[in-house]
Amino acid sequence: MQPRAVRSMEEFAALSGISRPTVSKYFNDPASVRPSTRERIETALERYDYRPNIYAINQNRKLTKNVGIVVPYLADPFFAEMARTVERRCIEAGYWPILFSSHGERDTERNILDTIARMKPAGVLMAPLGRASDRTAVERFCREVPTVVFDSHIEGVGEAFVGSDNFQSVPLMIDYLCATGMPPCWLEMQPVNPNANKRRDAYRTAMTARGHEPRILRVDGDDWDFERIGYEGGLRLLDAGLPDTDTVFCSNDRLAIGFLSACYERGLRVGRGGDLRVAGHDDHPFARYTCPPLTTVAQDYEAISLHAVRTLFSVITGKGPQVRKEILFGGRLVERASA
Amino acid sequence: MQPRAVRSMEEFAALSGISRPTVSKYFNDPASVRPSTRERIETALERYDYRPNIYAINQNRKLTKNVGIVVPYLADPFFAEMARTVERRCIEAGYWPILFSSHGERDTERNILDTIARMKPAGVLMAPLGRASDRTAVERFCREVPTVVFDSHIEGVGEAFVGSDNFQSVPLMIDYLCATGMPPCWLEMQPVNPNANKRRDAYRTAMTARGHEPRILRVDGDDWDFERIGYEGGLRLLDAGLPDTDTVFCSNDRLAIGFLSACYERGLRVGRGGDLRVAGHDDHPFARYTCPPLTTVAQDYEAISLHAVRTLFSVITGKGPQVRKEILFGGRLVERASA
DNA sequence: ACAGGAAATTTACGCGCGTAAAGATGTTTT
DNA sequence: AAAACATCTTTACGCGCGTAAATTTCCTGT
Repeated sequence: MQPRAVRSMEEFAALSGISRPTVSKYFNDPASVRPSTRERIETALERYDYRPNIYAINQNRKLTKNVGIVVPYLADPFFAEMARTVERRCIEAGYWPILFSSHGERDTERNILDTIARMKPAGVLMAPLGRASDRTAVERFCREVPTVVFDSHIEGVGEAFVGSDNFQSVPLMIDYLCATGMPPCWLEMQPVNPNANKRRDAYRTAMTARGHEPRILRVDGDDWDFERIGYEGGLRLLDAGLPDTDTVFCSNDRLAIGFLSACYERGLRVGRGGDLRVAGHDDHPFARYTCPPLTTVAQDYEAISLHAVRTLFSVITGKGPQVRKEILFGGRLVERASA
Repeated sequence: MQPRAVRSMEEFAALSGISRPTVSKYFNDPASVRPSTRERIETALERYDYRPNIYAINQNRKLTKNVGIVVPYLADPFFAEMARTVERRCIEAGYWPILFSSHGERDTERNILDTIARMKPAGVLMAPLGRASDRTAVERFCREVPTVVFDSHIEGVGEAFVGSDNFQSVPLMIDYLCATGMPPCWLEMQPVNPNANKRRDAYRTAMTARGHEPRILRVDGDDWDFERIGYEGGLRLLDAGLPDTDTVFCSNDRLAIGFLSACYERGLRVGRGGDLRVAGHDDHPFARYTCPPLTTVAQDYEAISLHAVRTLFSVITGKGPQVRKEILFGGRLVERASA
């Protein structure tokens, strides 16, 4: 026989023999009431299973405990992993994460920001679409809501940016590839975000600095179906013939996965000692299971998510950076069979 | 010069020259007010950019326009795709979808249901963890909130179940494999949900009915890192030697992707005319980019998501099924190079 | 032009909780 | 023991909106 549901704090306070304001105080911070009082409340809590109404709570706060999490494309396991990690950290910190995916669409991202703004969130962790983002809308949003931007940089926007140092990771791979074989050409798609541009620039600079001719191959496609872009573009490239190198450095792992598929279809053996070598960037969750397993530069997921969350919380609690900060993490070479 | 922010419906009503109850009526259904009134409100809306406070709105509804979406593991692109499709349909229907991932964890799923219940949602679309689900908690939840269960069945729970017909899809693949080569053995992991069990049973039944000896191979692993399970288990199996067949039917595509990686590592050529054939199940978004591309049975994502959403809305609006319904969709054979 | 119904306005209450102020208890200090 | 402080109770208001009831204004058809 379950005790009947308790519908309000008033009712619950009466049942537990404590005044409502004190109960309210307890729910905002259990440690703020006397231990004996706390115990009485928690005993009653077990008996009656009452929870404060979230809408009533948030209506009377200028700021809620909500934290918005926005990623550009959730069907990309990289962002799914990111979201998962970040979500957990928020919950541990006593916040209420709410996850959104822009699905690669400008309008969707804009609507999400609109929606989040209405929720009076304590803060937001946002990985923007990049090129497709409505810069004005994002800027306006970031002026209203404390936002930490990650993965894809938008100049001057948000309280801080946390991401990868492409100018470290790309040369890292180039050095490896040059040391173990021919200098790589660069395979990219139409850049969806600044990372793509930075990586290409890093490639060009590093190659030039090492006395090699940079060779940049561009394949078509401007949506988030990277594998397909790499596959279809890869077929065309292979049929037209690569420039004079047997090594292809793809601007990201998903593109590389598609390209590997194209290589397979054309009967090319990929890997050291094979017909050509292929490398990627990011250490995508599935990169270790491609055939051959993909040599790549691992982004430091853990560090990025940890610092993004920490920075946001320090901003929220007021201890945060008054001046905008940019935190970059280096990559780690992951040597597998593909290059 | 932006006009100052409007903070309440009271204020907005005054600015637009309409009474507050009428404005309230408008926001609940713009078509419920006279066209001339509607126009005046919308003109004012453009000038002042007012939006009703979501917390105040929901506090005064017994039921909100929120729709909870729960998936067991968002880092699986299958569920990410599912979530995306379902999300869009909810928005189009004027609802407010809120996405949750159980991350493969029993406690997380339970907490999510708890959270959702507090939000007074109009309904919920839920793909349960399966074996790891707290059946009692899910049952209790479904008694309180109209829920359509999809992908993974829980007997008797929810207003309806929408999923795949494993007893159609598995024999479909078996017939194809038998017609083009040797009868397949069955590669499975420890079942995380009923689908896995049904597929194995379907395999056994169909093989027996066709006069073939069913051969079931089980690999270790009880988390959601299916690729790793398929890879590591696959290595062990290959080293121990497969039973007398060259054809492996994997219980899902992610497992198959891992197994393909194991085959590659052992130097086995996969595909028709190769050392062995590998088939999967689901038509995972990345299945077409494996090497070789994976022959599989496609789940009808579109049909499942469409029917799940439709069923939920018909239940919400009261036109729905009073008796619990189970809707199953057949699979479609996707013939690629791996088998 | 007038009746009759549709739609808008006015007025009022309630939702469940945050929060402030004043006073009453309880606990610790010297 | 009394003083000094921490904590609780009582009382009361406000948040922004849904919604009901009674009244007034508007639109339509004759």
